[in-house]
Amino acid sequence: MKLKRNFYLRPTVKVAKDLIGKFLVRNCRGPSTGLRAGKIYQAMITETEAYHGFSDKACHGHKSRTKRNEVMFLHGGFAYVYIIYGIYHCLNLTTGDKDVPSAVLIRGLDFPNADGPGKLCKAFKITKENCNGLDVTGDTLYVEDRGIKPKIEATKRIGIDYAEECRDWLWRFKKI
DNA sequence: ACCCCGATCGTA
DNA sequence: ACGATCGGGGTT
Repeated sequence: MKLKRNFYLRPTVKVAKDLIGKFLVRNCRGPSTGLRAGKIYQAMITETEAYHGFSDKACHGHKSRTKRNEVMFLHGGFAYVYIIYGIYHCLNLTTGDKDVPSAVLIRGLDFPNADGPGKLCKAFKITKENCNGLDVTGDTLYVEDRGIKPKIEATKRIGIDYAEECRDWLWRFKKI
């Protein structure tokens, strides 16, 4: 069944862990344009990372609210999509309360060429233009629980060595 | 207007 | 291990 709002209105780290084993569904029939009508992509989420609040120096919203990161300040259950290195798009799902920047980065799917945050956005036709700010309790982009409970390992987050003490937090979750 | 850097990826 | 590549945030 589709995850409802209350799943996302919880602490970011819990949401990140609980998203492992769930299924990301991308329905191209939604309001987004330029995509073939009726095309549906779906795959199990295998890797995530949590980014939470003003004390997390790796969180995009920890210093200030900007045009890029404003979706992070919404309450849980919205897609935050941003462009990284000028080329790749990254998909996050917001969590918790409004006005606290927090989201879960989706880093991997059990799907061809979707073993990385940029690669999975390319595979599922997710861009900042067609998905940023989308309500993921809607019909275009959402997550389903299909009853699978994988073993999970927690490790340090990737690519945030600049984040001082926060670099050591075990906020990356991966299906074993 | 300019500078700097990045939640990545493909190649070597 | 390294470079491509450009959006965006901060500063001048």
